[in-house]
Order: sequence, then structure tokens, then C-alpha cells
Amino acid sequence: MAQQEDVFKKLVSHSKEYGFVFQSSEIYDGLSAVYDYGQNGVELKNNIKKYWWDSMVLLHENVVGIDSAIFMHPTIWKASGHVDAFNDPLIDNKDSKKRYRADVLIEDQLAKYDDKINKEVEKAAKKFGDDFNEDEFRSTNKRVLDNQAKRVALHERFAQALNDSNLDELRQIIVDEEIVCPISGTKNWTEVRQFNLMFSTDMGSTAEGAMKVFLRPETAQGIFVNYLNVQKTGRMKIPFGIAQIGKAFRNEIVARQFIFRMREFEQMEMQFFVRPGEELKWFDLWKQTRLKWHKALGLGDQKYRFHDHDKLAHYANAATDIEFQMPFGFKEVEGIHSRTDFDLSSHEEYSGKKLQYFDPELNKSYVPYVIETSIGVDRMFLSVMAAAYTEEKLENGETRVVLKLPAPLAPVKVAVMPLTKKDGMPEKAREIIDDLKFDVKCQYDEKDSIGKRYRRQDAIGTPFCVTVDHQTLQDNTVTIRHRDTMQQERVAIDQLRSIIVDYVSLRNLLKKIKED
RNA sequence: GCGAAAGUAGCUCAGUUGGUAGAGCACAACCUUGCCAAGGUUGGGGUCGCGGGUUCGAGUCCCGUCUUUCGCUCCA
Repeated sequence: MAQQEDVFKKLVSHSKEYGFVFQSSEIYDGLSAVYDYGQNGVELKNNIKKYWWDSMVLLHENVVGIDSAIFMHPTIWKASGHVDAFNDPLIDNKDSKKRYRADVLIEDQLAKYDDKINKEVEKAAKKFGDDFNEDEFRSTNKRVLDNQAKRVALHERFAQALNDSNLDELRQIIVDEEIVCPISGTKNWTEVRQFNLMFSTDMGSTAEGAMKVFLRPETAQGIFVNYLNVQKTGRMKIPFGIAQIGKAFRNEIVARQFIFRMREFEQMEMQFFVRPGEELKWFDLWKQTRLKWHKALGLGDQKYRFHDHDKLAHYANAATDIEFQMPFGFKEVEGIHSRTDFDLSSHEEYSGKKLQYFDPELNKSYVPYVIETSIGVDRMFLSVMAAAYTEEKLENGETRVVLKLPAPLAPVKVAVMPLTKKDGMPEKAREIIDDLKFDVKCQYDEKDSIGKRYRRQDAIGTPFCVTVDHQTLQDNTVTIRHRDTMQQERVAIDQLRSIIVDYVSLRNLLKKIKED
């Protein structure tokens, strides 16, 4: 474990040192949980996005893309449930330093009353055997009635406090019910505080005319509110999907672990609209499809697992995560949710607009059910980097650091370098780049020894190094060196383009998804 | 947000009981060399995270603040 954390630290500094990820606003001491992508990071990130986008909209005739705005009508977030769900009343126990959701503590207390009642009933059932009349017992036993009355009173008080968003009252309930911290066993509580996870800003340039708008906490709602536009203008037939890549914002209480949890992050989401009743079939299908997408990268099949949710979000009737083995354990990279018709129905209600689909085969209208696949670009980036980062012991006893990135994702595809800086070798190398640069990202390097230059390319994961030497000037051949094996072969310059382009093409990954 | 630890050059770090900042690597130029992090010469780069206090004098002591790491909650 200590060793794994060590790897994580190295990964973070490697990311900075080689221009993948910088902390935001670093020269002003940084901004917490916000990061910038550097010259190599942005290439890798773009390649990941392209891989996802193509796998969705190229491989599926019935999936199309959109790009919706970050600003949306504020009522959308009421309809989606984010205004309620993203406002957690939190309370800390001063002794154990543990933080709890105040509403969850009270719900647990309600459950305790139920337990007490059930225990009484069980006890009595054992005692009286066949003569036991449960209904009668429940309506006459003093202890049961007592607890029942307390439970009902608490429930009412709790509901009222939630309805009024009365934080003081929530705390008072916890005090009155003598709820203790499960860890410390004490009643030493702080105030209840509200944490709003949505960022807001004002739209409209005058103070009095301004409307409070939120920066979207997920991209999904932009798809839901446009689903009918796309369906009608694209003549889409159910089942069909809408894909989107975009930024989302969450004011996390605790945002940490490098780019794993950021306040500004990017999502790749696809909402797939299906007939009611068929959602679980599609849920399973997308689960498998998405896992294939991950595995096609070849980062190691054993590094993935599903984590099915027991506790479902307010909108879901089935949910699973694809988890990836990060240096700090298995962590969620992608979520696949069966969102039912929650979102569309809710938008019907709040907007007053019909969001139904007329199904010609069934000859009826309905609100479609939705399967969502939602993946964090930054988390994906981190998993690729974590899996690719390798420290290798070489035969001569030295260590080389190499990023074994899947070639189609690598920021730079080929480095072209003259063996020496003279005899026309630099010019020849430039010529080669001038031909390749229309197809792939190239880098030229003539500084330092050739070995050092190879290592520099290893460190950013460049799959190929092409070296121009004396023989090149004679017969127009070059050596091409492979990153992972360090093997070199001599090839004709006019073959370079097809060798490299074939190897680094996204097509290789996309083909794998469609195999078997 | 709360608690704990940390912050000195791009990176890794040294800096004595307080006396005005160093090394290695990296970077730039030149010379030598030429297939897996070679050698030499020269050079650039730090108001020691930031702000305040104590002191004749603070990288060093005290307070505040920002950032990072770890734990608690939530999640892509």
C-alpha cells in the first residue's frame, strides 16, 4: 500500500514534469482542486475524447451527438432533483471529528424505533406461540404503542424541518432524541450546515434584473431537455442515443486525489432512450459495451470490475460502476444507470411541455425510459496514465521511465531525430516531418545524445522514434525504434507513413470493440 | 469545512544554537562524441508559498493565511 501511494506520488510529479497536468493558477499559490492540462496532457485528453466519441457516434447508427450550453434555465435543476439532492445538511461530532448527514442520522433514529417495536413483537410471538395475534398485540401493547407514538412524532417533526429547510430544528431534533455519534458515543455536536454543491452565478448585467443561474453539475440534463429536438429533427426512432462531452462543475466539500475529484471536470455522457419495460435489457447491453470499450485499450483486463449499487439514487432503478484499479485502490471511472423515466417525466411536469414519443410499432405514445452511460474524462485520463506509467530495469542496470500509453492515445506519435547535427541530417529529418505532420503529431529533437532523446520520448509515451543516420543519406532508409521493446528496424522513408499511421490509428481500438 | 503533517531553483533535497541561500539533476549556448539518460567550458533561474509579529538581524522563532498530502461526507 505504501508502495502504491509512492507510485501515485511519482505519477503526479511525472505529470507535471512532462507537461501533462499543472495545478491551476500555480503562480498565485494555486486554486484548490482545479487543474490545467499541459501541452502533452491536452493531446492525450483529446485522444481519449475522440476515442469515446467515435465509439458512440461512428459505431452506432442510432447514436448522435450534441453540445449543449453550460448555462441552463434554473428550473431544470429543480426538475432534475439537484436543488434538493445537492443540498446536504451536515453535522460534525466534535469528539470523533466525524461528519454525518443530519438527515441520515435522524433516519437511523427512526429505524431504531422500528427495531424496538419489531423486537417486542418477536419476543411476544415466541412467548405466546400459536396463540399470538400480532395485530392485537401491536394495537394494545404499551411499549409498542409508546415507541410507535414517538416514531410518528419524530417523523412529523423531521418532515416539517426538512420542508422548512430549518437547520436549527434538525440539530434540535438530534439533541432532543439524544442521538450519539456511533464512533465516539458522545452528543457533542456542531451546528448543522448546508452545503450546496452547485456553483451559481448571475445572468443579466443589472443587479435587479439578474437571474441566479447554476453551472451545470452534470451534462445529462442538456441532453434530456433537447431529446425531443433531436428526435424530431434527426427523425430518430426509439431506441436511440444522444452523446455529449462537456464540462460540469461541483462545489465538492472535499475535492482531492489529484485530478480524480475536481471542482471543474469533464464528462462524456450518452443517454439512450428505450421503450418502458425494456430498460434492463439495454442496461445489461450497455454495461457490456462500455466494459469492452475500456478493455480494448489493453491496460489489463484484471484492472476492471463492476460495482453494482445497492442503494440507488433518486432517479435510478438499476446502477453499476465500472471501477478501475488506481494506485489508491479500485475507483469509479464510469457509471451506468437505468434512470427510468424520472428525468423526462419531471421535465414534463416542470415545463408543462409534452415530452412523449409516438411509437409507430406499438401505435401509442409514452415517455421513454433512459439508460445513461457517464464517464469522467479526467478519471479516464488518470487511469490511462496510472496504467501506462512504468519503471523498467534495463540490462545495464539502469532504470527507464516509460509511459506505455495505447498508441492511438499517445500525445506525440513519432519523434524524428538526426543522429548528429551535421552532414545534412537535420535537414533530412525535417523533410520527413514535413511529410508526416499532416497525419500525426510529430516532434523534432537534435539536442543531447541519441539515448537521452529516446528516454525523453519514452517519458511522454511516444510510440515511435525515427532516426536519420549516415546510411539514410546514402539509401533513404531510417531506423524506427519501438517504445515498448526498444527494438529498432531499418525501413525505407517512403514506408514510414503507412507503418506509423496504421499503428496509431484509433481504428485499431474501435475494431476491437466490435470483435466477437 | 474539521483534525493531523508538509511547503527552500523546473525536479530531488541540504542549510548548524537566528547572521542576508547551496548541491545534484534539468534548462540555454559553445566544444568534443555519435544508437539507448556521455564529458568539458560558460550562463540563466530563488524577495526560502504569502502576509504580519518578535529581534540590531528571520529560510530558521511566534501568529494568520494559501496550497498540497492523509482521514471523515458525497460523487464522474
